[in-house]
Amino acid sequence: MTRQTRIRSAETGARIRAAALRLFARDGYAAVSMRQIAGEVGLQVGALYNHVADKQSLLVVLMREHMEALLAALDAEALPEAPDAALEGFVRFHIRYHAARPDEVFIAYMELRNLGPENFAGIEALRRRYEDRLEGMLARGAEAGIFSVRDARVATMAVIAMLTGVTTWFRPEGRLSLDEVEAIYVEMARKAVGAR
Amino acid sequence: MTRQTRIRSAETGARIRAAALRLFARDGYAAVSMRQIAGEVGLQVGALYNHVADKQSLLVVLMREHMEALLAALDAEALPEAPDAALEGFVRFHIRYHAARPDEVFIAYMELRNLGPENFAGIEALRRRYEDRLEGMLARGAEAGIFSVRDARVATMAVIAMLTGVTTWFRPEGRLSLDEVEAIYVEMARKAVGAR
DNA sequence: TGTTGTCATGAACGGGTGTTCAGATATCCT
DNA sequence: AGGATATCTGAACACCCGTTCATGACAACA
Repeated sequence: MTRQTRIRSAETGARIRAAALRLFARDGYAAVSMRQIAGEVGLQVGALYNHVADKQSLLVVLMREHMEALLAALDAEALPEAPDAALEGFVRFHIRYHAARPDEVFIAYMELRNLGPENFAGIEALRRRYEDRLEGMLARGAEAGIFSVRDARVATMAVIAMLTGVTTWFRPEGRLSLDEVEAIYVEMARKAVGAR
Repeated sequence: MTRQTRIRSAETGARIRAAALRLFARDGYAAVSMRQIAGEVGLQVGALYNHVADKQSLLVVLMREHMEALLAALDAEALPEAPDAALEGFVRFHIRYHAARPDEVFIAYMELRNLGPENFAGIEALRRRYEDRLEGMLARGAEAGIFSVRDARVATMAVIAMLTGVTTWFRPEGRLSLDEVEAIYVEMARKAVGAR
């Protein structure tokens, strides 16, 4: 196995994943065929299997990559310690990150049922780790008397659902800029958790 | 066409729709075959086409039935005029109605992309009518100085996304009763729109 | 009792599915 | 130049898809 072919192989694999991501997001995992993906990359079907174990693992890889990149990006934000400032940072980060990656978000939320039980559990665990970051902020804020939440877990799910919903209607060329949307949601999220 | 056969036919059609609803919700529209649906009802495939034009119209009928029932149920609530009381009523209604119909909700939100353009537009129009009910409450409340929302449309989308999210985690046998969940969300929604 | 109309069967249609694999091809190292 | 290795092609495998239709069963009315 030579270095050059390794590189070329890695690039082909990336192009396959990129094509699959776009097609899965547009038509849904079940509706996309391996032949379609191969055609998009300019290959015959059989060649896909030099880079991917099977169709399902292609989906799993896309989901896992997304969730791990999401967690890494959140950590890279280095949000402030103060709960209210951390909440604002989280809201802005979540909206910005998700709005910039509609395909990944769509797949990660909609195609979970096409995963086998073990793959499902793995992705769910990553999602739970992400949710726990917000839950920690809300719990600390509540303890410090800065927030007023009856149930930190429920508040977490409510805020994340609210924020993720932005991806269903936001369009960059729309009436509001992303900055404006962020600002509106920061205000709503802060008020929802009773930030003073 | 005799009365008896009419009745039997209507019942068979209803059983087909019920089976399709359950299977679509569990496995996704694209992953469910007409043969599976027929098997669930105890028929051969061909017999389905005595009751349904084709697979897509089966999906459309399920979605349209759901959205129209949702609108009718909201109207039947006869919510108060006062914006804050109306909002509380809306929140409780939305959570209760959606939590009771997880399959319909799942399909109506996830399978939109399997609709042709004209069917899609029809379902979207129904959804918009539902959203407009809430938007009207928020706009009136803001005008009256009871709510504080920067953008009634965005606030509507945020509140609905927050509420609908409940269906992704709520379980009747879980830690919280539906009543408790409703109460938590009423409080969060009211605070989010700045209800005084 | 015979006629009419509804509904189900079972088979067929043309085509698409994910996956495998022998053989051809291209690339790199010696 | 020659051998090794990674990658691609093209065909095949066994199976499933949505939809149609001739045939037949059965129930209701005249």
